[in-house]
Amino acid sequence: MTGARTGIPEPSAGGGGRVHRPRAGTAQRRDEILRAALRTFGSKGYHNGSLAEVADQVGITHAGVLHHFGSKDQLLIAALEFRDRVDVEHLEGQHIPGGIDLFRHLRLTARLNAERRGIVQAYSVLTGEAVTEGHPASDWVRNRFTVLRGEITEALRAVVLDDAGDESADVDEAVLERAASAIIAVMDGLQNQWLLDPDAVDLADSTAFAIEAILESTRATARRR
Amino acid sequence: MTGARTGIPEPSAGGGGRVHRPRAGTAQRRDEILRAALRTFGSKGYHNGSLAEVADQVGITHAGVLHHFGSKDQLLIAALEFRDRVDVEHLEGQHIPGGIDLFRHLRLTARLNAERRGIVQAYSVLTGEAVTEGHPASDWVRNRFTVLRGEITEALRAVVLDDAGDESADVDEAVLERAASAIIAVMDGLQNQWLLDPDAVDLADSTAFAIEAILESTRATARRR
DNA sequence: GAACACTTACTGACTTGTCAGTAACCAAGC
DNA sequence: GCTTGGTTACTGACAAGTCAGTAAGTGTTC
Repeated sequence: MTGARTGIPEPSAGGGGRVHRPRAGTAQRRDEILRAALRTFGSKGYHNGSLAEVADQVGITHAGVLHHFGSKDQLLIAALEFRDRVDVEHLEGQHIPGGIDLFRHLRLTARLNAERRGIVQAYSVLTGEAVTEGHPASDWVRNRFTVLRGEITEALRAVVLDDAGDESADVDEAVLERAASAIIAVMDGLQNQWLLDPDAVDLADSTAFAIEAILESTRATARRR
Repeated sequence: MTGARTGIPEPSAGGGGRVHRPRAGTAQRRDEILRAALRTFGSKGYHNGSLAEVADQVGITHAGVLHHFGSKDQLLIAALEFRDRVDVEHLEGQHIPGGIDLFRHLRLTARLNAERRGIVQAYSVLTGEAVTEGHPASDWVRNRFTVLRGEITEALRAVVLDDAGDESADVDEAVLERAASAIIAVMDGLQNQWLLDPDAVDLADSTAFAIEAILESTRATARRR
C-alpha cells in the first residue's frame, strides 16, 4: 500500500504511536488540485473530465492526483466539500440571513452569479449529472437541496408570521414547502437557460421577479385564518 | 465509406441521382434504436452511456447502431428529434393551447410527468449536460428553450390583453419575458429536485403553485396603464 | 444482382487505478 | 550537526478496461 489513501489526514491523533503529518505546503497544493478539479468537472462534467486534465493544471501527473485523493470519486467529493468550505469563508462569520433578508440575499446572489459564469456552470453541470444512476455527487446535491429547502421554508414562515403579527398564527406548512422548492427551482432553472443563451435571459431580473412573485403568493395564501 | 451515414434517408429525393431505399421494417427498427438511445442517454447521460448498451437493448451490436446513424453524436440528435416527433404525435393534431389554457396545460404536464420518471430524467440529464463545452445536444436544448419562451410569452400577452379588455393596451414586454423564463425554469428545477428526492418535493403541487404565483404577478405588473 | 442490414474483427485513443522506484524532507538519537 | 529510519510527494510504466469508429465479409431482400 502506498501513500495517504484516505485524503486529508488529521494533524495529530492525540494518543501515542507514529504521527503521519503532511509536509508544509501540502494543504495549499491540495487546494490547488481541488480548484482545478472544480474547473474541469465544472466545464466538462464529471464523466467527461479526466484526472489527467486536472493534474495538468497543477503541473503534476494523474497519479499524483490519485496519491492525494485516492480515487476520482473521492476527488469530486473533496472538491464539492472544498466549495462549501470556501463559500462559508466568503461570508466571513456573518451567518446566512433569515426572514425577509434571505430573499434579498438570494436576489443579490443571482446578480453576483451573472458575473461568475464558471461557478454557475460547475453547479449546473454537476446538479444535472447527479440525477444519473450511482453518480458520486448525488448525495451532496440531494443534501444541498434539503438544507436549502429547510432554510427557505423557515424564512418564509418568519415572513408570514411577521405579517400576521402573531407568533402562534396558523401557517399552512405545505404552502411554505411548495414555495421553498419553487424558489430554488427557479434559480437553478434560470441559471441553466442563462448559461445556454446569456442574451436571451436576464439572470438577475428574472430571478428577482420570480422570487417576488412566489413570496407575494406565499404571503397571500399561507396564513390560514 | 459504408452504410447510410446521414441517418434516416429521405424515401425519394424527387430529382435524379441514386435512390437509397430502406427495407420494410427498417423505419420501425430505427425507432426502436432511438427509443433505446433515449433510455440509456436519459439514465446515464450522453458521455456515460455507450453505443453498446443502446445496441444491446435492440439485440444488435454497436456497429449495427453506427450503420444506421453514422456516429454517436448523430444518434443523440436523431433521438432528440424523435422525442419531439413523438411528443407532437401524442397531441394528435390538436395544437398546443394558447392564452390561459397553456398554463392549465403546463400544470397538467407536470402532473403527468410525476408518473413518467424516465422521460423526465432524460430531459433533466441532457439539459444539464448540454451546458458543457461542445456538447452535441446544446443546440437542441437552446432551441427548445427559445421556442418555449416564445410560446409562453405569447400566452402571457394574451392573458394580460384579455384582462385589459383592450387589444391595443400597452404591455411591458420585459415583464412577460422574465415571467416566461421563470415558468420554464421552475418546471425544470422542480423536476431536478423531484428526481433526486421524490418524497421531499411534490412535483404537481409545487409546479401549480409556482405557475399560479408567476401568472398572478405578471397580470398585476405587466399592464402599463 | 445490387443495395441493405447487419456481424465479426480490429484499431487507436483514452480511461482509471496500481505499482515500484526515487528524491526531498523531517524528526529522533547520538 | 550529522546520521538514520521512516514518511511524503511525487514520476513513469503499465495493466486492464472501455470507447467510438472502420473495414471487410455474409446472408437477405427487393
